[in-house]
Amino acid sequence: MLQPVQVVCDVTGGGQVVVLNHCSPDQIPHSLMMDLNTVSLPKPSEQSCSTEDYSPTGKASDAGHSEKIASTGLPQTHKTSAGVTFNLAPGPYASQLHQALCPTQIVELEEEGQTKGRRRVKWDKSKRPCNCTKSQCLKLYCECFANGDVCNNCKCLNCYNNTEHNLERSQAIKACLDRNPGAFRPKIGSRKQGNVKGCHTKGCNCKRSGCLKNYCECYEAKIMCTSTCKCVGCRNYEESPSKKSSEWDRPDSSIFYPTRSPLVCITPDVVEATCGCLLAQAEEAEKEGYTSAHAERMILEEFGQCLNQIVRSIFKSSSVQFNE
DNA sequence: GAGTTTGAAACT
DNA sequence: CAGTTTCAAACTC
Repeated sequence: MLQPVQVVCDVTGGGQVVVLNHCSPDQIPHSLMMDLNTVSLPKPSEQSCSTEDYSPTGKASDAGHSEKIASTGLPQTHKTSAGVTFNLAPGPYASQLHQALCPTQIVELEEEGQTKGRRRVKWDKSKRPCNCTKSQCLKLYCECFANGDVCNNCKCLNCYNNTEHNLERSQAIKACLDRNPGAFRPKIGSRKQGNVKGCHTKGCNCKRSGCLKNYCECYEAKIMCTSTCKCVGCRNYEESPSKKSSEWDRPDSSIFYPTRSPLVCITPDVVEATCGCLLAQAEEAEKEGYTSAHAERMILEEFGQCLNQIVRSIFKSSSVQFNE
């Protein structure tokens, strides 16, 4: 049973804080709740706002709203029960609450025993100064901006990603969210259930690096490419001769890492074809007036044959003998 | 440190 | 949505 939790969120991205005291689970997406419950958030100050202060629209009322909560006296960082310090989550609008919080990263950082704070766009990099010259640090090219941070001690030129340019910054954030509502979500998703370290939510599109250089977001995140990737000439997979198993530090060798080759075989076309076969069986069973039990058996047998062909295809592509 | 390469983001 | 341009980081020398 999920217990009410406290959610701390910087709704403006400028260090202004709102605290949702003891939100009920139905106020937060389920996936977020699960992670939040594993994170020990600090108690809000006495001045913190209650849930009534939360603006679901996150637009017209935000200016005054933020002003109202600007002086909550809460620290800019928090320390979890595991001793991990993380910044208050970024996020331009209260309506993007679930995007603003980054509990997944926090949990994963705890698991890895890191103390670097919340995610960077580049997964394994600690916070570092940007060097932007043309973007005014108001586009996702800028790592600080992409992480929801304001620039601090950076070497950027003509920077607008700071508290002195809150208006421009807010507009830029809104523009990014308009283009892509998930722009500030983590790129490396959690896949703990599958006992897998993680996967790139969009996949990479590398063409020349073989996904074996830090240009590749998967490689840089120390994860292997999957069928989600659209890379060309990928060598970032388990059996790749170019990739030694010791290349990445792997604290737990029991963790299962996906290989790319088998997954690549299960393309949308294959899935569609499989579904087509199953549907055909169902239609035939219906046409013949078979019982539902008989129909189920037909469909399962068909599925078995499809699976057989897929497995054959996988073994064939990896030049491994397949014994029936 | 300058120049080149790379791929994501932004634009058309 | 595909092709092109822009951009900043990664990389090479």
